[in-house]
Amino acid sequence: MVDKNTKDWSGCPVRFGMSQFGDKWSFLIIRDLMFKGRKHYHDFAEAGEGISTNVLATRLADLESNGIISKLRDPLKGSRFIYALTQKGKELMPMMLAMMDWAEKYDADTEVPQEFIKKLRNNPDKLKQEILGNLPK
Amino acid sequence: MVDKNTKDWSGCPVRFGMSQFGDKWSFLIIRDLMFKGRKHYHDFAEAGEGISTNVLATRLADLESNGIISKLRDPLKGSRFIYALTQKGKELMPMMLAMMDWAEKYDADTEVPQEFIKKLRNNPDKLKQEILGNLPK
DNA sequence: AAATAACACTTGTAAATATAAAGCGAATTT
DNA sequence: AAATTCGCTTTATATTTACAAGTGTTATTT
Repeated sequence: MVDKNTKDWSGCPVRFGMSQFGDKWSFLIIRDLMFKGRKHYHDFAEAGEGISTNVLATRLADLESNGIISKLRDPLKGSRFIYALTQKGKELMPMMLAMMDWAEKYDADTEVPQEFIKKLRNNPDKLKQEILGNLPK
Repeated sequence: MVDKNTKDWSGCPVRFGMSQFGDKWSFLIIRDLMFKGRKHYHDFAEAGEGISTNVLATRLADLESNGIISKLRDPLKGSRFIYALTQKGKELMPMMLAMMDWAEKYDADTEVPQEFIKKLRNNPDKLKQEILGNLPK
């Protein structure tokens, strides 16, 4: 017997996560929406990591069909759309913050502002609320 | 200005995470090591998700070279190896637990034992220590 | 000691996915 | 009305992954 707490899950939560957002580009899009204030197609396309446009289009469509992001016409400019995290998407924040905490510890080059890290380690819930407050809607 | 807490990171922690374990198979291997008591090559190969052997070999090598897992001869059977999480790997647990918490909420089919979920939401640190205590070494 | 089996890969080939660049239609700007 | 912006979509090529079979090393059996 391995671990009485976990046993052998058939409907595995990690596998579910992977099926919903389990690739590099999805993570980076979620990061852009959650922490960088990006919301337009070209924001993601030109974010520096160099996603190709067809991959971006399919990732946005997948995230939308999984209910993690929403897509609405931009009222300020009808030729473009505004992408935003849904409630389901916003609730990925604890996972993202945990990843960032880990990365800051193990990557000497990770440039997370010290103030951010301090908040993250002292009072993560407060930080989470602050970031949520800055998100659209 | 978008968010004074995040600004524009060049050494992005999410990107770092993706470079270290940022694909579906790496997540599933980490899950197997962290929660399922798996430690041998064939455990991963036959875990049910159907990873092909060459991909498994390269993922194990990558995770090892990134310092997330270790690889040692099995003293009980010299023809095989024991894979285990390093300290760096074990510290991915908060991220994994956060993902599982989210998945349990949004996937009706996710079969995480209720006892596990209750512990996770009431006292995650205690749960974490329990799981750590069950891990090798 | 030799043959067999178990184990962890490695290789070859086909299929799927990613990248890069160009093209397209609708909406806006000029 | 013409030109431009925007969000894709398509196409061609490159890379990655999947699947099947094979290889080398280490146990185990005979």
